[in-house]
Amino acid sequence: MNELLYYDLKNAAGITPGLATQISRELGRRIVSGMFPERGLIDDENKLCSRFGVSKSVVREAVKLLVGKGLLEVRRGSGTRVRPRSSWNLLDDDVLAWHQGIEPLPSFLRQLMDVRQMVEPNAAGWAAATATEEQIAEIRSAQSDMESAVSIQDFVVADALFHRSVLRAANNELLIALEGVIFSALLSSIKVTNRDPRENKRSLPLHRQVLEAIEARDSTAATSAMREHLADTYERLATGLPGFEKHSETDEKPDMEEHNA
Amino acid sequence: MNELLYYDLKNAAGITPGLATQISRELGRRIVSGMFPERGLIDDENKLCSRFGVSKSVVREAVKLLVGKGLLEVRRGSGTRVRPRSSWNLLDDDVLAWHQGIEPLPSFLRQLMDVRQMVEPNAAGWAAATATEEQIAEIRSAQSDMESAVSIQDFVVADALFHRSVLRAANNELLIALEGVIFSALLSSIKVTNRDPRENKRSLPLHRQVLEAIEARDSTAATSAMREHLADTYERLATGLPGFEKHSETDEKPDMEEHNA
DNA sequence: GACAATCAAAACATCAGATGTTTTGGTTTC
DNA sequence: GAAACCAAAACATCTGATGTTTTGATTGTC
Repeated sequence: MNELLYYDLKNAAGITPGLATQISRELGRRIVSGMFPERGLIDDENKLCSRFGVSKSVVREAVKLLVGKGLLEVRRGSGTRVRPRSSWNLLDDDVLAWHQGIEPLPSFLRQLMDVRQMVEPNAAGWAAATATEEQIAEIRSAQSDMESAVSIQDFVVADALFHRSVLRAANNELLIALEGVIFSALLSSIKVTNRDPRENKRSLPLHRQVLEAIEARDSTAATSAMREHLADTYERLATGLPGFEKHSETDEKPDMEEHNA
Repeated sequence: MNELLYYDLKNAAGITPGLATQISRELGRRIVSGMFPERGLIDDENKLCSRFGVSKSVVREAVKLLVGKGLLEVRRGSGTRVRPRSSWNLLDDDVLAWHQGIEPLPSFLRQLMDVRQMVEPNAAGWAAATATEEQIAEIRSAQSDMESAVSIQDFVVADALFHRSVLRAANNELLIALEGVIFSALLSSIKVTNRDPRENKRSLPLHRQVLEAIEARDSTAATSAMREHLADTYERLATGLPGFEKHSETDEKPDMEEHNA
């Protein structure tokens, strides 16, 4: 149940959500888990009211939240139906969080990793070029937390904060919206590869390299250090998770160069 | 008023939105345009009701839509306030659309272009590797529409559909959520550079190269063709729009290599 | 029997008003 | 001056009524 951890990473504030939010989460989890057939109708408002024991306004609000995330489509007179997965707003924080509730799908995790490999080396390069001293200090602090972490959970959290602080240091407002992809990929990955705490420590030198390159304001080095780190993660996933690798293309181990160079 | 064009590109269906959606758009436009001070309170529910002449349920729904996009924060007892721009969900389609209503900010357009340069070369490479024949046909069709377009608007629409079809052909569910960035950048760019129809035609050979590389299943060529195309666009924006270029770094023309190679 | 017009039921949209809960800030009290 | 208290403001939830749209069955005609 890493969903809670995901919310922790995003919110910071431990506020109690209203009824509508609670119910939209419950419904959202079920939809993401594939409990409803694509394009199938869900219960009508009255049924949902009695099922969850809340009033119509609350149900309507919950449904509207899911409409906003592309999971539902509501047509007056006809009913409310589940939209096909291709219409989901997969970058939405809640949608990503709800994916944490189910067994990680190898193909989805690969797509997450592909996006990370696309985004993070660039972000590291831009961070080296534009980060403020304050932002670099934040990266340094996260890196230090990784070094001193003892439990796996502490390590993952520090890892996530490291990558988030690099992303933020790139000083591109749009990039920040992609931090959920990183969290989601990290939390899913941990289930696959990092059951052994000693395995974690293997990535420490690579993180250190990224930090040092950014401190040295060396864009090129930061980019390739981050790329190397992610390639390592990618490789560990490929060996630990059947079905992770690309289905098409050559049979040999995929060469990262073809993605970015 | 490219906002409508943006919605055209996204929706396809010309459905009439409900009252709540209409009001959330009205409020959203005002917030994005900077009409409200950051962290300032907006009118309470009753005031909004009388101002827009709708019932409380509608206003509440509209506000909740904006909360979902990160533009508003509502605290019971206290009121509803505008969140700082750094909390906005800038990848949201509506938020991007509302940016079309205002004069394009050079720095924001540059961030959009940076993301395009990060995303699209990779997408083109993946498309060359994994696209189905059907997907390639879609790209070809969009390219052909660009060749035959006469009005500027037709050209921009075909251009947008070209890039969208490449993005989709990459067969990564998460990438699709980024098509709004491309649309937004394209529609803003056109205001800056492409007032002269003959200027448009300049990008045709570059699009053709991308298409040909994908048809030839040549990932590397597709990646660099797309990168070259975007570098050309970037350059035209830099000469046509004061304040577009990065503030930091060296004074010479930015070298794409540092971003992706 | 096929087709078209009609109608009724289902389901969402909107409105109106009542009541509960939380926050905020002023007031009182010691 | 600080802590306790209280009341107003503002959002949260519930309830029930009425309007609109969609869907599908009924019905009537040819």
